[in-house]
Amino acid sequence: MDVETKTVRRRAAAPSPVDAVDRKLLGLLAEDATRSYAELGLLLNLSPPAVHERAKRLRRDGVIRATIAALDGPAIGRALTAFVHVDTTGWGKSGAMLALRDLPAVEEMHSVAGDACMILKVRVPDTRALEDLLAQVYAVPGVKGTRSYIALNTYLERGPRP
Amino acid sequence: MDVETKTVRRRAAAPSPVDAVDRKLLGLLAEDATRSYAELGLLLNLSPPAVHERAKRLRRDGVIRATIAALDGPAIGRALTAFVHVDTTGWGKSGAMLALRDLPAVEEMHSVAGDACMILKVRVPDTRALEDLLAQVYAVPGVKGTRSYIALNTYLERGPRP
DNA sequence: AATATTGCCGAACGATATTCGGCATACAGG
DNA sequence: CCTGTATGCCGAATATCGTTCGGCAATATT
Repeated sequence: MDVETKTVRRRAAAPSPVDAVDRKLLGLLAEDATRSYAELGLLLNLSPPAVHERAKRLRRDGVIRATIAALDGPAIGRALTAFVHVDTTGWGKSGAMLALRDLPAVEEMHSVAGDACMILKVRVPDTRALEDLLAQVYAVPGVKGTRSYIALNTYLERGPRP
Repeated sequence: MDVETKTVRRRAAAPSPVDAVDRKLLGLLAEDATRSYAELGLLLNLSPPAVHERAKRLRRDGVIRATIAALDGPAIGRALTAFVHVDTTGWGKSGAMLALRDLPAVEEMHSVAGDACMILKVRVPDTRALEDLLAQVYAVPGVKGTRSYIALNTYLERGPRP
């Protein structure tokens, strides 16, 4: 019974460790997730089903969070990227603050250690729209100030690589 | 001749405008790029080949920059996300600065208007690794200071949505 | 030493991607 | 207003890929 319980627990809860082949696969998929398992197999010296099995496990274990289309900001009417540092009285993480996540212009929200409380990464059509967004940030109770850093140019923008 | 030249130029160079159906498609793909054209067709009231044609055009025109696997930072050994503001003497955009893009820990690099010159978004295993990375930033000629904002928690992290 | 587990592969099957011809609609030019 | 061109859509067909499965080998566990 103990053994069985242990086995059940181990099988259900413990994700497999990520090995070197996994890392290479993850690197390839982080770069381009449209590659076929045949192509990936050639690059990893594995057969397509073997790659498929690994990818399946990496998705199941949450190492691959999602497969998404990365869009071009300007092409979809969001040419202005900015980082907004939000200072709040007290802790800052409130329902109203978290509700800002529902705004399409807000792409990232991090609580930080430092001389700000929250950092938002936002993407809007223009400075007018940034101002409108800031108005919504100021409407959150407890917000006492913001500092905006408008990206003039972007030299790199990608997600994590292993 | 004029007409022909105009036609050739229009066909080759002008990306099609992005219409409302395109925007909906982009939203679906930005959220989950593994959906089949059959599924997308149901959601958009189009046939699979019609969706396929639109997606192909959006990729060709660069509206969809790439299709990528979004990885979980902690799962690949990068549990610490930070934003590093880099102050430089003079303009800041130099070969050495841009070379920081080659570091796997550096995910974003933006030149900004404000009281910093460059903002880097970085992801590293731990504070020790952040320190090592900062050492490499300081090694860039012209860098006179940095301010790091360590993300304590991340409440939202995604790319652009139309 | 025996058994169980894990990972890989070839083959097969199911599902999807992609192409193509035809049709309808909209727009531009005469 | 008429004609021609361009564009987008669809059904059907074809090509390609994803996924499953049984078998095998290596490793780990008992």
